[in-house]
Amino acid sequence: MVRAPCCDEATVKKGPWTTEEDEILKEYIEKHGPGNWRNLPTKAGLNRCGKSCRLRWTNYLRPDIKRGKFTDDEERLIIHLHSLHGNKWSMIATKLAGRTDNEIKNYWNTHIRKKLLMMGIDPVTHRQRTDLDLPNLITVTNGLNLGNNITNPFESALRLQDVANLAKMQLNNVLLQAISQGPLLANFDSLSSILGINALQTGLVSSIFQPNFSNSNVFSSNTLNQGFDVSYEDQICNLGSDRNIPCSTDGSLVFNTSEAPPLVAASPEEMAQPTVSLSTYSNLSNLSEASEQLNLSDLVDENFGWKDILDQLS
DNA sequence: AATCGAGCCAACCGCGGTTCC
DNA sequence: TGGAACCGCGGTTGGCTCGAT
Repeated sequence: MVRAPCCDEATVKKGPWTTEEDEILKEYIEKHGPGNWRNLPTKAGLNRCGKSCRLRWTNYLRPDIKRGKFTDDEERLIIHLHSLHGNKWSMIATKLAGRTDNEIKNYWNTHIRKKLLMMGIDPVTHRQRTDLDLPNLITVTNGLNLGNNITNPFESALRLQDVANLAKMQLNNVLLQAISQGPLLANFDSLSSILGINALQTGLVSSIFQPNFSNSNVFSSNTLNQGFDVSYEDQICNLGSDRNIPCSTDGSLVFNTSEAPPLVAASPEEMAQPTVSLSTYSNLSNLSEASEQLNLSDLVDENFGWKDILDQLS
């Protein structure tokens, strides 16, 4: 069955609404209510499609619509709700008073999505990505190092230390992936002692190599966040990722080794982005080179120990 | 001053679900 | 009960703005 067009496309007006049209529509709805949207244009004296009238009213003219920039709280809420409901914009909009689904959708696509990508978080799965965009990170880092004027607001928002920390986390992922794929099992003890400076890494390595590792090994956020200024807590709790990992009332994050932060590939949608796959960095000389390019030794604190790890693995 | 490109967002399109007759 | 009409949603488009060159 072919659906009949909702209005005569040849004669009906399209495009931006004029203030006169807005006034007519507003006045009519305030007086009579929307009723049947299809009949509304005729009754109101508008040469518009009913669908267009409905959209104009719900997205712009409705009196309860809030205007202006999204607040940080609203942004956090959107991220949280998106992690729960996905692209169900109308559902998300019901939780944000005065915001329309269209407005939220636009804000997500133009702001939040990019922000998450720059943080190495997949905006579809809300998880840390493993297919790293190190070249982009290098660009950002170098730009900041050179004191260039960064015009991208998100780049400028990323302080130098943040970039270093993001790099650290991403290198962590690369290392752990390399470890899990390589013939390094025999060296696990020495690796573990090296990685021991970082409970997160130890926990992950333990999970990788010891499937039966006790679930009762619980790390507190204080331990977990050693070496990270940008904490997983921030990523998981504050950014609203929903992984069923409990955040205790005092704000500390608790998860056990069987629930170590999952390392996930980018979702298919994000794979379309020009990123570099993990395999690019699977051999250690490339990884070392990437690390050198990032000038991490100048950026990160000495306790991180990534250089030791690389030396040991080489 | 002109041109170009990126970012943004209002508006449109097409589809699926629901309601009505 | 089934088909037509209607509504609402999510994805996409197109035009405007603004900064860079």
